[in-house]
Amino acid sequence: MAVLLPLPLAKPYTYRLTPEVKAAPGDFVLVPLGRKRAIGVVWGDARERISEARLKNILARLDAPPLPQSIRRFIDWVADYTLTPPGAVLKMSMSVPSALLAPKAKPLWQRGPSPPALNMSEQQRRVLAALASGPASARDLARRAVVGAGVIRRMIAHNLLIPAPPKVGIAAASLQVKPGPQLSPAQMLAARDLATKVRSRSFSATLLEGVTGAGKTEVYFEAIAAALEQGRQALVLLPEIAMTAQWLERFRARFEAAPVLWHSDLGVAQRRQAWRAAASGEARIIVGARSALFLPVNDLGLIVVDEEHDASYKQEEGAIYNARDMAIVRAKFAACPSVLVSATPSLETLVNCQRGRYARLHLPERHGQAGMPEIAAIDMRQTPPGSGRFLSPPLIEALRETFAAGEQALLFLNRRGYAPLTLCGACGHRLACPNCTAWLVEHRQYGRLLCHHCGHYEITPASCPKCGAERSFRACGPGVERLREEIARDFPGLNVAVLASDTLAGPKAVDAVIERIGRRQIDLVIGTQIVAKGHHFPHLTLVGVVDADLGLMGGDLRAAERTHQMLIQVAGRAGRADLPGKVLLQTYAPDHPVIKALIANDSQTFLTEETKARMAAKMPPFGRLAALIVSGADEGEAMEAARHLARLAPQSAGMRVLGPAPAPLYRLRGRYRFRLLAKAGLGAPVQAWLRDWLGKVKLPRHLKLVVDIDPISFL
DNA sequence: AGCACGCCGACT
DNA sequence: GTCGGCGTGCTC
Repeated sequence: MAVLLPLPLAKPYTYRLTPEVKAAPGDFVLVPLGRKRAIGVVWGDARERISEARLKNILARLDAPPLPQSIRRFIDWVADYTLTPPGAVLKMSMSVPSALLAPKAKPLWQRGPSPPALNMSEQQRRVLAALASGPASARDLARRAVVGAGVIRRMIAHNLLIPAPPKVGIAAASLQVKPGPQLSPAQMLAARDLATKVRSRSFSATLLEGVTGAGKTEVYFEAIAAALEQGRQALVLLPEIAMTAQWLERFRARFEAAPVLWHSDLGVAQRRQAWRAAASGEARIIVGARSALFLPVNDLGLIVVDEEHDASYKQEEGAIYNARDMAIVRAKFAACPSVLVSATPSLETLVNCQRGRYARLHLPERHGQAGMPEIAAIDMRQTPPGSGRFLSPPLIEALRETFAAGEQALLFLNRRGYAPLTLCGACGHRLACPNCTAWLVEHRQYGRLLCHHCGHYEITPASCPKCGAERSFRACGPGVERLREEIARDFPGLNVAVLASDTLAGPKAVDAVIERIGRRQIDLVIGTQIVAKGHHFPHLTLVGVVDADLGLMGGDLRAAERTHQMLIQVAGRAGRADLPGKVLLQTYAPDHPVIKALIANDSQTFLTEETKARMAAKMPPFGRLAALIVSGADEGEAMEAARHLARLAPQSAGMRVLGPAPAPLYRLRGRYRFRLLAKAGLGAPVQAWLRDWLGKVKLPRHLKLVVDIDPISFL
C-alpha cells in the first residue's frame, strides 16, 4: 500500500498490508518510520516495488474518519501546482496529531433531568452547585466541589449527572436555523441563485459583490442554510482579523449557535475538537482562516471566501499558496459551489467573471443606506502640516468640527509603533535590524525597538550605539503612537483608542475596544489596517487617511490595486443613513489615478485602466508568474547559486526568466535573498518547466530555494 | 520534519 | 584523550 506521510517527502512510501490490519485508501494508519512511528494516510495501491528487506508492515488503522478521495486528490493537486512535496500539503490537513491518537476528550457532565432528591447528601449538593458555571468534566467537578471521585461516580450512576454535549462544535440536531431576515428584492434574487447552485450539488464559482452594508453576508447565509438543508457541511473562509464578534453576532442571529472556529489562536484541545468535528461531520458550519481550507470536511456543500481580495489569503511560508484560488479548486473536487465575496473584488476575480469562468452577482446599495461617503483629498503641498507634525490644518479643523458635533472620528495609518525610522541626530546613524534589511521601529509603549519582519527586539538604548551621543535620537515619519501624541497636544482630554495588532492582545481585546467605540466611550480611533476589516461604526462620521500615498510607491504592480481596495474599505467604516460619513485623504499626489478614482467615486475607470496596463505588460491575470527565491546566510554563496540557477534556466520560447535581483527584503532573518522571476503566457505549463529546470540544480542544504507560484508582489 | 552519522574545536 | 558543534543524508 502507498502511504503518504505528513513530511516533506517527494512521494508516498510503500508498506505491507497484513491480514490483521484492515486499511483502505483514505484511512489513517500507524506505520514504522526509521526507529520511530508515524501517522500517515493510505494513498492507494503500491506504486513501486520496494525490496522485501526494506518493506515494513502497516501497524494499525486509526479510529478516525478516513480522508475522502476528493480531499486526497485536492492535496495531490495543490502539491503539484505549488511544487510542494505532497506530504507537506497533507500535513496541513493533519495539523493535530493528538486528534488521531488520543482518545476523545474527557466527557462533560451536566445536571440530570430527575428532580433533586430530598435525601441528597451535602457533598452531592455541592457538586450540583459547582455546575452553576456550566457543564464540567468529572475531575473538575470533584475539585471544585471538594468531593471525592466516588461521589461523582455515584451521581452519574443515579442519573443525577448526565453527559453534556461538547462545548465546541454543533451537533447536527441542535443547529437551529432561524427564519431568515427580511431581504431586499436584490438580496432575495442573489440568495435564490446561490441556493439553487447549492441544491444542484455541482461545482460553480460565483462572485458576490456589493458595497459595505449592501447585505452580502445575509445573502451567503442563505446559501449556507441551503447547504444545511441538504445535510451537507459549509466552510466559510475569512481573513484572520475579520473573524470578529460582530461577524459572529450576525451568524448567531441567523443560526442560533456558534460555528466551529478554526484559527491560529486555538489551543491544542480546541484544535483537536474542531478537527474531529469537521471530519466526523458533526461540525455543520466551519469558519476559519485560510488554513481551514485543508480541514478534512467530508461532506462539503459550499465554500464561501469572504473578503476575497484580501492579501492575507496568500500563505507566504512553508507551502506557498493562495487560499482564495485553492478554494475554487477544493470546490471543484468536492463538486460543490464556491462563492467569492467582496466589496472590492480583486482584478483576477473580475477578469475571471469577464471570461465567463465565474458568475457574478451584484448587490446594489440598500435603500436608505449610507451611500459611499464623500471623499476629498487634502493636498499636502498646499496645506502642509506644522513642522514635526503629520496632520494638516484642514484635517485638524475637520476633527475639531466632528468632536464639537459629538461624533466620532478615525485616523487611519498603516504604520505600527512611534515612527518608521529612528536616527541619531548627532551622527546620522539609523537604527536597523541586525538580521533584516529593515529599520527598527520604536515602540515607546514598551520602550523597545522592534523589527517588524523577524522577532528581533531590543531595549531602546539611552545613547547612540554608533557615536555615543546621549538623547540624540530623532523619529522620522509618523506611526500610530506618534499620532496619538500629536492629537493629545491638540485635543487634550480626548478619549483616544489606538488599534494596532501589537497594542491589542488577541481578538478578544479588539472586540472589547470595538464595543467601547460602539458605546461612544471613544472619540477618536487611531488604527492600522486592523480597523479596515469587518467593523462598522455608526457614530463615526469622519475618516482621515493620514498617508494615502503609503503603499503607492515602490513600483509593485499590485500596489495601486491594493491601496485602492484598502482605502475603499477604510472609507466604508463610517457613517449611516442619517449621518453620512466624510473621508479626507492626505496626499502629496492628488493626481495619482488611485486618489482620483476615490474622489470621483469611480472604481470602474480605475479598474479598466489597471486591467489595460496588466494586459499590455502580460502580467497576471494575463500572464503567469513564478518567483524563485534563493537564500543563504552567506551573501556571496547565495548570489552565486542564484546566478547558477539563472544560467540553467530552460531556453523555452514561452518562458522568460528575469534576474537574479536582490529580493524585496534583501536580508531577512539573517539570510540574504535573491529572486528570479519566471514569466510565461497564460496557458504555459509553468510547473512542468520549473520541475524540469529545478531538477537540474542541486543546491547545498544550507541554501534554500523557495518557489512561489503566482506571487502576490512582483517588484 | 526528526534523527543518526560523521568529522573538526575546547575541556575534565 | 573525550564531548559536542551542525553539515549531510535517509526514512518504505
